[in-house]
Amino acid sequence: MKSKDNNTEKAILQAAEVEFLTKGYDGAKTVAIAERAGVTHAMLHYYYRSKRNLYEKILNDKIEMVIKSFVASFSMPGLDIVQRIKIGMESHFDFIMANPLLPRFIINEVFSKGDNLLIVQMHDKMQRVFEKVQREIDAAVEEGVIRPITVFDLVVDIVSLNVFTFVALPVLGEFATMLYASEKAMLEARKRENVEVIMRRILIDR
Amino acid sequence: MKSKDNNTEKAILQAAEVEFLTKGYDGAKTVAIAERAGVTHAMLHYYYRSKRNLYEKILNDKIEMVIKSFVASFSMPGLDIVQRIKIGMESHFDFIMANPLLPRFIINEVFSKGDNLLIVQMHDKMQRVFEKVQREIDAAVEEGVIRPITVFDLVVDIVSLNVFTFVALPVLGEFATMLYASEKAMLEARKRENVEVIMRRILIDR
DNA sequence: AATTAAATTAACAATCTTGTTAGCAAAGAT
DNA sequence: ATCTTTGCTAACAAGATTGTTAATTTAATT
Repeated sequence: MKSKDNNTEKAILQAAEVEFLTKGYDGAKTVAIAERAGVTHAMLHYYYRSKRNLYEKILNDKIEMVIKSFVASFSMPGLDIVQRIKIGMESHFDFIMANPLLPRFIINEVFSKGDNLLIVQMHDKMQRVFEKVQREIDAAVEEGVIRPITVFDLVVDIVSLNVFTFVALPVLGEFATMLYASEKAMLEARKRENVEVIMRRILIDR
Repeated sequence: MKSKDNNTEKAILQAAEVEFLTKGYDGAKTVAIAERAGVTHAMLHYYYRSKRNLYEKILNDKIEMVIKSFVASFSMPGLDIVQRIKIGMESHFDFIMANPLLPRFIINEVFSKGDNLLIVQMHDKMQRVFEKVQREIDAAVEEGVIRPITVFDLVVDIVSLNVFTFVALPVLGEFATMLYASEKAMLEARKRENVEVIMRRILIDR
């Protein structure tokens, strides 16, 4: 085979990522992807058969990335549950900040359809983790450290706060210029606020 | 003119609404809209010139609807700031529950592009309201009723929590069947949780 | 160097999509 | 009753979009 390794194949994948993430499935065009990759659009079919197929490669990639990162964020060992949540939220926020196009992409292509297959798969994977965390929470509640909450509510609260900031970023960015020194400053403030909100939700009044 | 009043015109608008809200601009097809309305797609151009034009009519409608409803939700007269926020959050949540397709639509078509024109317009409109609410908050803080917070943070917190529930509904719905009696039960629980989160964020520890 | 296999391109094909237009039908105006 | 306006349809047109294929180039194999 060519010494040119698998350059084109990767180039197409990367170009497709940008195209799909920014424009969504319907908005993305195969010729635009090929153009961005610097090849004819025939190559796209040569390597990936179809637009749908290429899209699903990227979608699966991103879903795995999101789940892995989320779990990893909240898995700092040697910390108590409260600190893990706090560090985890910051880490989760930072991950989205580093991948600001992900939320909209995932929302549109996973959250929109009742993609039962995927969700059930996800649920099965998470069930054990969720149950373990729930037991930790319940134990901490017993000790009088935190107030009662279900993992479900806690996760939805956290993801709501962290994700929405970036979903709404194009709008919030405008406000940022009026209220903050920079967009980055606004985001740092939002990160703090999100953690504060969750901490006050779970911590016992002192 | 025909006694047939302006039936077709409205039918197209309604069909377009369903189509655009469920599929987004790129996913929506003019022939599909016409079909849904029970007319030829030529009628769509007869009444609305172009797909883009029709789309923008609906987009403007929805944006106005969202803003008006949001302001109205938090404008119950004769209530103190804390109660207004509480009732407002519930009312806001109920509005989205009655229009569950709105969040994704608005997110994709407003929040995605730096639609400066619209945002600046919106900001100018809201500035007075925001300033007034901020003064109320500051006064309540002085009185020791609530903890300091900016209107910006408060609004983002509230919208994050309420909107995300519906953005993620297709996924949360799956979990709902495992954790709750019904999707409706889950949503009622989420509404309570969202209010609880914000209340604990703003209220002074008792 | 000759042969084989893989990568790439240009051209084509089929379908979809938006938009237009000419003509017909129905209603109102004169 | 005739004329005019409006609503509407069918057919068409232009271009976009996805996908295929035959031919060419490039690299690897012998």
